[in-house]
Amino acid sequence: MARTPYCDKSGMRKGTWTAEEDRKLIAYVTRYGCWNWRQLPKFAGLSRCGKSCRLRWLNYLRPNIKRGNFTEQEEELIIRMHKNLGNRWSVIAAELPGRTDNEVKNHWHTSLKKRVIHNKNTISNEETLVTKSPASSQIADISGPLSPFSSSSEFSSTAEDDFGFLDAFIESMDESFWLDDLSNTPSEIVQNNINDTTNNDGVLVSHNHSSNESFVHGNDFSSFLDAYTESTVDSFWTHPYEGDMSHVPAQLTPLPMESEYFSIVYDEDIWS
DNA sequence: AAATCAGACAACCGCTCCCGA
DNA sequence: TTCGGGAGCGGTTGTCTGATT
Repeated sequence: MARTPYCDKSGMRKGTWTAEEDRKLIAYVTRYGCWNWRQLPKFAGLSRCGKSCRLRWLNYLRPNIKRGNFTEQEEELIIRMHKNLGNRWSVIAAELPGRTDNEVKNHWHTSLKKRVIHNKNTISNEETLVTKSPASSQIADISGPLSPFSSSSEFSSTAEDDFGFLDAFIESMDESFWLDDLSNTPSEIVQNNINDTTNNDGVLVSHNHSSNESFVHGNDFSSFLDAYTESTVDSFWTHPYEGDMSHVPAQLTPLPMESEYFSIVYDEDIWS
C-alpha cells in the first residue's frame, strides 16, 4: 500500500514510514510539539524532510484520526460540499471530524467521483429518454445508479486495529518516557532545558489552542495522558516555560529563560 | 497456480499563501 | 512595500492488495 523506502541524493529517506520512524516522530512531537517542521526531523533523529514529517503526523499519527470506511452521512456531506466548494479538500475535511484532507481527497478520486459522474450520466440519459419517449423512462433501471450511497458501510472494526499502534505507544509512555537518558536528545534542547534544574517544580501543563485553555496537571501523569488521548491537548510543557503566558494560570509564574523551546524538566522525583 | 488488472491509498511534488523582518 | 522562509494545499504518482481471468 506504500512505496518502498529509498533515499534521495541528499540522504533523506523517502517512501514508507517504518514503525521506528513513527515512534520517533510521535515521541518528539508529543514531547516538544511542532515548533518548526523544517528543523524537526534533525532534532527528532529522522532522516526525513520536514514536509514528510508534517504529512505523516497530520494525516496518520496525531491523536483522534478516524480511520476505516466513510459513513453514508460523511459521503453525503463530501458530495454536497464538493458540489458547492469544488476541490477545497481541507475545507471539506474540516467538516468531517477525524478525517484528513488527504483521506477525503483519496476517497473522492477512488469512489465518490465515479459515483457522481455515473449519477449525472444516468440522470442525463433519463432526461433524454423522457424527452424522446416519456413511456420509455418507466423501464429505465434507476434503482442502482441513482442510489449513490447504497454501497457505503458503517465505521469498520478495522478502525480500532489502526489505532492499535498509537494506543500501544501511548500506553508505553510511562515514567521512563519522561525520565529517559538525555544522551540521545539534541544537545541544543538539553542545554536550553537544563538551564534551571534547580527549580524542578515539574508542573505539567497542557494547552488547547482552539479553546486557548490551559490545564495544570501538576505531576498527575495519568490525567495528562487522558487529556492527550482525548485530543483536548495540542501542546504541553512543564514549568518553567517561556512564551505567551497570558493564558497560563497565575500560580505558574514563568521563569526567564533564553530557550525558544518547551522547557522540559527532568526530575526523577516527580513521578515517584 | 500464475498472470493480469483495477481499486485503494500512502506519500511526494510543486505551487500558493501567510507572516515576519 | 518587498522579500524570504515556512506551512498548507491540491494534483499526481507509485506500490500494494484483492479480484478476476
